[in-house]
Amino acid sequence: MLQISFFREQPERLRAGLKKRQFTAEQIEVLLNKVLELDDKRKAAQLINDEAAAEVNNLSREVGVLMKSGKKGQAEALKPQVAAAKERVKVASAVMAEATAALEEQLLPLPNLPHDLVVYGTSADQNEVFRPWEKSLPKPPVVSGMAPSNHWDLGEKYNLFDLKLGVKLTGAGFPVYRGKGAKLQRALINFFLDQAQKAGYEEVQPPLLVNEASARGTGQIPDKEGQMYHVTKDDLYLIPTAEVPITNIMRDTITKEFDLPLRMTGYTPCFRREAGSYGAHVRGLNRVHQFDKVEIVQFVHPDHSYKILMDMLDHVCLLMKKLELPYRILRLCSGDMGSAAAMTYDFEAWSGAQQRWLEVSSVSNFETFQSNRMKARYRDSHNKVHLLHTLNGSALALPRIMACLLENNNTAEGIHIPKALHKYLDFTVIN
RNA sequence: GGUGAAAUGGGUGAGCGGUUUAAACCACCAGUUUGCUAAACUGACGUACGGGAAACUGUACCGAGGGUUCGAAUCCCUCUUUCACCGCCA
Repeated sequence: MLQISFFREQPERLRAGLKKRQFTAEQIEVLLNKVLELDDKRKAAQLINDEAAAEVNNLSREVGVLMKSGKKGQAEALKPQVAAAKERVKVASAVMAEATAALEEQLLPLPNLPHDLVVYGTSADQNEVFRPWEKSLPKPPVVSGMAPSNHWDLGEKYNLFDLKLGVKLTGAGFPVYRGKGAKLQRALINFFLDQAQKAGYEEVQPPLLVNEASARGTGQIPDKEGQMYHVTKDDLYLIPTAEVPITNIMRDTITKEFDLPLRMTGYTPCFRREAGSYGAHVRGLNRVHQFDKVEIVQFVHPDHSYKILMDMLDHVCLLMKKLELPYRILRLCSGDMGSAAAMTYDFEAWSGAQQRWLEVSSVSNFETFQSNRMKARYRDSHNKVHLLHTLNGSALALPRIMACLLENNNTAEGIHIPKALHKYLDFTVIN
């Protein structure tokens, strides 16, 4: 959620940011006026409320003193005054609550303001290539006498995962990994967690279901509510990413500046309804309802968040290099970026058989958007409390990594496993 | 799931209708003293939203939400959570 202080103190920044988010100039002015008006209304009501409440307190104290000294008549005489003041409190506090609610209604749906470096855009086509892949890309594997092998063919051939079986057990988009496929998944998870630990992240195992407050804290509600599986009987949500429970660890807490940055990593399955997405690009493991991911999360001082964003990028680069996958990095344009983010870099790995880039990681700086919702704060050396910045990134999401590994390393003798994973497996080739 | 007890500031913990303006201790922070460390002493020490140039100050918050009362941390109701015991269970 955007801070109200932005509206008062940085209207130009707000205008520029919302413009990038496809707001018209008129919409922005209406919004700005509305927010300031509601904020003024709230403040005016609070002034009346506080004053009247102070009177109630003072008179009540007086009544107490009079009662004690036996002047019951005088005490009784004060009561109508108290009642009148209470009535004023009632009216003012109702106005206050109304204005506060209306203000939240205005602010809650607003997206974060994109960073200055984020270019304007309305679709994924306008994302910038931040770092291209400069070497040659793997061609579709041509194994003599065989058609080019997509990962879904390879998965079936080597019994690595079974989509049809998943349909029987659950439904479309719930793959069953088997044999070497299951082992490869486990190896990747361990590899990612070990790398994150080496980079200074504390490993956590969060719950896979979260309450509404947590979903709201990171911005899934109200923005992406339809994206989550909702367990209505207990009013809980299956997490779409470990970002949700891990980031909410810091909800309603005040950290010491000295302890920043906090780095946490966690492996979890992720559940996404992916409502309305069907078609050629979602075949195989390209898009599924349940997948595994290792997430990295940082809570940082606002002055360092963009430097740390680059550190997180470097971390993901290292993973891609160790997995020997061709990749490129995009900086998302304002239209493709999630509404909570101020800046997002996507990593795409090259799929040799599909001959296209697949998104395998998304690394974002949310600045104070999430921390403002969550009240995640730090105390500086002068004992002042400030919102901290939150960042997170996939490091990495497994299914598309698996797809690229299978497709790119497929040869006549089988699929070669990159060296980095050897110590996690009891095989080096899938054949 | 059943029964009982509890929930107070960063922590421990007193208060159970009106000088509580939430005691005290610990921790943290600043200062003094001191070869160093430690200790001792002094002071400051919650959050949110207002007012004020500032010093300062108002209101709200004692798990959450209602209620009683001139006045609620304190009494009543509902809910949540935690602990203990029982039941069930990987």
